[in-house]
Amino acid sequence: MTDQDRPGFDLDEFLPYLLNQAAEAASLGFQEIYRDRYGLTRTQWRVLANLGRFGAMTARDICAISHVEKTKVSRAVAALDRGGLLRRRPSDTDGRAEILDLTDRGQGVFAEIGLCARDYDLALRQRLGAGAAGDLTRVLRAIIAAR
Amino acid sequence: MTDQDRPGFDLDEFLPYLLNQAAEAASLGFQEIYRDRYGLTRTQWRVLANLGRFGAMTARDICAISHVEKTKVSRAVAALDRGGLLRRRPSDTDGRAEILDLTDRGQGVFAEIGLCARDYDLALRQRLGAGAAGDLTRVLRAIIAAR
DNA sequence: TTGACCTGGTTGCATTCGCAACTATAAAGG
DNA sequence: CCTTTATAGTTGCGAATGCAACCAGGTCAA
Repeated sequence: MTDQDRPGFDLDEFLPYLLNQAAEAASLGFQEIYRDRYGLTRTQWRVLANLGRFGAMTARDICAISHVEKTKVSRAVAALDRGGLLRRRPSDTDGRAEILDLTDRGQGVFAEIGLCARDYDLALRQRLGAGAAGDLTRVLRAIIAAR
Repeated sequence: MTDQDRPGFDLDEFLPYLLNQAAEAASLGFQEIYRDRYGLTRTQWRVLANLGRFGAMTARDICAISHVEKTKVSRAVAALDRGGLLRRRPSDTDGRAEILDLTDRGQGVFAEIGLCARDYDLALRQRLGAGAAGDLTRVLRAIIAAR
């Protein structure tokens, strides 16, 4: 492998590439918690986290908030339901929709993982420095909003 | 859905979550180029980009540089080979390893996608502002390095 | 009320992924 | 040499994904 310059664009400066690598790196350690300790997939954890954070809502709402495909959400909801972490209740204003909400057990799991998440996030922010972490948050939000 | 505060950690501030969403958002538009126009998967594009940027190397090197699982790289290499974008040549110093290098066609595809990538990246940086983009790059590198 | 269209959610199917097991070669130590 | 251990790369298999098709319930207008 030669590391001399080649013509063309520079991969190391390509933001989507850097973002993906950083996201992967940041998610890797944390994934072990929800996966190994609770048997959850990333999507399942996300659905759980959204319900835990924002309270009861429909699958459609979760899609809108988290920008996750509805079929992914659908299957994650089914899995969480099977696992007893979430309850589904028919909406009384829309016969198609279901109101999703965490069960007590779901709340418990969310609280436990949430504590780990807080620690994990804190450690990461400390490594980056408070200022950089704050700036990062702002820029990431801008990127997300621009989709 | 209620958006009142709930106890526990705040999902909106969780860096791995923000990073994943931002990475997804940033990759989405660009993905259409290598996927729809060239039939490449993300991993295939990454392998191609690394070979295009850094020149001939082994699959193992690509794994080390890009932090991608070796089985993913293996399959991407096989696909690129089938597509005639890449050549494999046995290493003369290690009977297990193969030296990978882009064919002329592979170079061409890399150059074409590279131009689009450059534009895409430039547009993204302009939206964020030059200063913010530079800081972002630095912080992302720090996160990636800390894995 | 009826018909045309829209929307929340699920399912089928082909593709991709992750992990473990495997093959073949290399390296190190006796 | 021969045995042991490590490494480059591939493959099998179950799980997760993406996309299109689908079902059932709304919406809106004539």
